[in-house]
Amino acid sequence: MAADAAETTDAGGDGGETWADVSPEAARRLLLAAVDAFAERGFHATTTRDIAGRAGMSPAALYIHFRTKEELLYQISRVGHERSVRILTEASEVSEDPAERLASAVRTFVRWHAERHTTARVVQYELNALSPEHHEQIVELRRRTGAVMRGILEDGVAAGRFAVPDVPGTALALLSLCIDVARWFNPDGPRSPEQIGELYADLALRMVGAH
Amino acid sequence: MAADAAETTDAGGDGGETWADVSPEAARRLLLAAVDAFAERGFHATTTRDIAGRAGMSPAALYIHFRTKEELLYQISRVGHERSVRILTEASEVSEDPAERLASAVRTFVRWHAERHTTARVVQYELNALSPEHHEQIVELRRRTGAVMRGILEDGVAAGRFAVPDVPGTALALLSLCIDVARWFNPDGPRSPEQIGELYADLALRMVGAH
DNA sequence: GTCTATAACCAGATAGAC
DNA sequence: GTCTATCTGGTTATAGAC
Repeated sequence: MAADAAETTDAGGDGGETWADVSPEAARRLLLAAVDAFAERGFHATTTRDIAGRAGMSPAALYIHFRTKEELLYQISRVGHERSVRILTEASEVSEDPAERLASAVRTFVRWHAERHTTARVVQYELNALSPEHHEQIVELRRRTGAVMRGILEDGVAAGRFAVPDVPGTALALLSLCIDVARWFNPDGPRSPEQIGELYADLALRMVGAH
Repeated sequence: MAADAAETTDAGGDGGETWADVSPEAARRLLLAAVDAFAERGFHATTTRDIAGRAGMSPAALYIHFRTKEELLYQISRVGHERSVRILTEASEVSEDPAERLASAVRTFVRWHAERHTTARVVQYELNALSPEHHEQIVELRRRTGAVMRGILEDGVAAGRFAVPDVPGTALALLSLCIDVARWFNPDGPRSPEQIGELYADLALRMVGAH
């Protein structure tokens, strides 16, 4: 799965590669600072002064690059969701074998939510703070995520390789399992993102009765 | 003051049975109003005026019953977590059979998170807004939840009925799956809490390789 | 116990100098 | 583009009448 789309390749960590092609540099620093602050305190508890301070700027400088605090959240949410859909899609295209596709999708999606848990936390848990218009756009991206997962399961069932009585429900559960990693993952904990990815890929195969 | 209430039995719905024995009545109305407001907007975006207004009181009346807005969140969180631990524990004691115990625990825990998704959302997703002292108390209650789930899996493995390579990791995944229901559950959606409970109980049995 | 009124403070956002 | 200074409005919490 070569990543050559519009959004740059990524390395590990939460260092900010996601925003590598945002310019000018000040806007990038602000986005990075906002991700950290939103993840730590939540959108509403974060002040624009805090974001600007983390980026080494005055409160007013933020408004040169973003119209409002919500605009900052929207950019984070949009880029994060686009990345998330792309990661899941590409990971599900590694093979023709349904079990390999599912394992790859879950492993990769979980790894992303663990490695990028800071970004993922904002992306997955601060949606409600978006304006109605922005919220609707993000929900549309999420529908695509659900469709990808259902597609994998449907193909596995059609090929006689999965035993899944309720495809939409199981797809929901699988995505739910992956996404929730962002909530509880702790980089100082006993498990690495890779280990969690492997564990969850195995659990996913069991859930669909792969054989 | 308020809410030293032991816990009551519950009925269905999110109507407020959880707070049935909180007195005086004004404190109960405030707790109920706060749950709705926190679930809808999040703790930080909720104003004390909003809470008091929903309870049909003036902003100042809130401070007769609760020292601060955070105190209100703490009571909700504490009672919710105590209830949550108790529900999981009792559900896991229905039988001696590991598979029945796991299915009962997951079914019941999921149903609670769906039926009481409003309360559960606050209980599970607004922890960060608690003061450090209160946060620590709640984390301790959460550790007990984890211990209950691990106990079920260990017993199943010891009895030779479950095939679980990583008990703590799988326990984490199972709880994660249940808890995340509170995030996405929609009472107007196609699935009832009972249906989701059944689906998830089945998925849980598959995850542990029950036989 | 609840109300009205208000204190004390802090947020998001803007103006204008450099 | 960034800064300092400030505006405007909303926030938690309190005082004192009833």
